[in-house]
Amino acid sequence: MTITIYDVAREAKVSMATVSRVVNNNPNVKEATRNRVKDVIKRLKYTPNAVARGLASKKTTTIGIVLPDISDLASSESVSGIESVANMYKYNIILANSCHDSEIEKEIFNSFMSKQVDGIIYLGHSMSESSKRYVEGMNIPVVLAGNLDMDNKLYSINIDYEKASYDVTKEFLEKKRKKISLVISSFESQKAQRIISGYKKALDEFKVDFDSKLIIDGYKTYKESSQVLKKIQQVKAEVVLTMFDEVALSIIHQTQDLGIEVPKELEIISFENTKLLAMTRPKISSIFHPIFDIGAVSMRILTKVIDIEKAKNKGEEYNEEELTELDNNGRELYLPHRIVHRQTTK
Amino acid sequence: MTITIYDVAREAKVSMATVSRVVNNNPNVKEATRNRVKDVIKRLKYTPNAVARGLASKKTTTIGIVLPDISDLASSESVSGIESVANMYKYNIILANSCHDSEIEKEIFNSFMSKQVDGIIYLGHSMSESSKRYVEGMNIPVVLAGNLDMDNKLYSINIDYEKASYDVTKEFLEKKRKKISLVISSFESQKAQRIISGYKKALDEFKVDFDSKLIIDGYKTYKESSQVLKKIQQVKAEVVLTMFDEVALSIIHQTQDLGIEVPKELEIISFENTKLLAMTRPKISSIFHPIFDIGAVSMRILTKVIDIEKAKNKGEEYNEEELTELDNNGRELYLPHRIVHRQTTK
DNA sequence: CTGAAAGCGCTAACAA
DNA sequence: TTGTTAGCGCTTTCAG
Repeated sequence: MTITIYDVAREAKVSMATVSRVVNNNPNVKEATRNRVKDVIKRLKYTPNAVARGLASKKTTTIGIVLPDISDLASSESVSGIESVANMYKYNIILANSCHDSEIEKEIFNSFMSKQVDGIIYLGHSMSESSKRYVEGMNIPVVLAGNLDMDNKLYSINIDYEKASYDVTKEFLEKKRKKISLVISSFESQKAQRIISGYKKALDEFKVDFDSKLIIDGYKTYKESSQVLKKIQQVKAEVVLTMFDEVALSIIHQTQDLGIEVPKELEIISFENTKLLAMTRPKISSIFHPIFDIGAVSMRILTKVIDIEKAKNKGEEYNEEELTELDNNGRELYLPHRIVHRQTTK
Repeated sequence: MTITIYDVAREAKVSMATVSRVVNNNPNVKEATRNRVKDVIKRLKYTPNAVARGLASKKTTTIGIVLPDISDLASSESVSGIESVANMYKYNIILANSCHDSEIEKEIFNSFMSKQVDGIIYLGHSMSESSKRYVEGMNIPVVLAGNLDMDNKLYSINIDYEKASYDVTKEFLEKKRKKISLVISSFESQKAQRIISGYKKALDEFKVDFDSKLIIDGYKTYKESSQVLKKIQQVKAEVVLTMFDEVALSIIHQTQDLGIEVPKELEIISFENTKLLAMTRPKISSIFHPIFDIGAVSMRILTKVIDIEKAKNKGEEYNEEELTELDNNGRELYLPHRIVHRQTTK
């Protein structure tokens, strides 16, 4: 019924070991033999069974992606980046939504382990402590994409949120804006923390007192944000820096409803940079950074980590140099960002 | 190092067969034994190896999703739906972007076959002829989500595009609009064909001549659409029906730039119904239909088809009745739609 | 350069 | 109700 390596071996009059070598591009096969085998493979339309291969070799060429919600625009752009390099390296991707639930997250990790994925990319918010311990116990390479590990034990790919936040805050301070509001989603998330930290740094530098009322927490989606502008007005902000594009968009719509002029009366700039930004009127200014690339680079790094771990386990020598592009104990990689003024900033 | 079924068997003083039975909830195990085994499993933190299981049982509890582009809003919403029911049924999801390329598509199918997925969900445009033959040769259950099979051999989940198009066209004709334009993406795609067909049907009914100039082809994304309004103006359309939300949004922005009043001078209604529609000003009218559910239902149907095929292969009797919700030779399922007027139609 | 053979961890008859 | 055993299809030493 199904063609196996054994059928190919028989037809090509070689052992299955040789067929295996041909399939895996092992150089120790005579050219003539190789061609003979290849012909048979083509004739029989043989496709190696990846499951059997995974069982025998303990490598599945599959990586797992955990993320809160695939239908989130930023997430799916990152996944697209992951997919594109996964494809180059012949890896498959298995995807699971954690729905922001750390119990589900744990189940996902379990399922990934049972499926014997070669590595995991964790997208989205910061991982819960329990999930982290769980993952560390699994001995599977993990890369965080677009989120940080406080303890700096896991690899992570991001932009330098602190620097970005510092840069943008500084720029507004230089333009004599004093009331700069930050609309973020989760106070405890590492990402938000770094953004606040960069913001404070700039404030310090300009000897402006930090006012915690300017930090508006708890807004992430368009829907949730229908009342943010009120809060912004309450604190009399001149500039608002949003962590998420949908929030920025919502604020803009609210200004339109209330007849507030943007950017004249209120300037808005977003941190997230999804393709949504290009689809609004006015066009929203942003901290430009490549969400797609964060995914792509994460996947590239992951393949390296997988290779290194494999070498380690075999006791082979391996090239730590491979990962020299990573900073901060060799765990973090920052992609470049820049401030892009569109129509919501002066 | 890794805990196997054998370790559990030894510790629990049973055979691995019994452990296997416990793990698979086979009822033929004495309660006492079952508990003993379960205790050992917990104590040893045993997790079954899904790869080995897949090899032995030829069931991987993994399904593959092929789609043109995961970062497309509609796609990711459908994937979200698939994921949510896949999760309920304990299936994992492998994802791959076809990038609209039928060569890549073929590679993906190959890779899915090699990974021994239990089924495939095909998202997006209609499958190329060659891909279809390929898939049919693979003997893996396939469900189309949000796209159609001309030959009606593959299962597919959609809304009734023809009816929806008919409904909306009719409604405008009743309101005495004559010039109704259709902005679609691909002339040959089944979906576009059905939309056109419903449109024509309504026209016929109202004895309005079909004018092919009113069908504007080749627009799908926001970016691509920056010149559509010109075309719409050239044909002097009063109403424009778009296949994709991004196009509708682009048209609206263009009307704003040109000072054309919507819906007074031009009415716009979109077919796609992504969450983008809720994030615009004015809010775009649409053929409301549940993209998420199309994914969810596809997955549900797929599990049934998988079960039926399995039963067939075993020569067991099976319940075709399971699929009675499907129409049209038992292959198609239509989800309900309705017309929702927001702010871009009168 | 090639082959033989021992698994990888599990399921599924078949026996008992 | 439980155990024995033969694979699933492939990789990977180890010999030769």
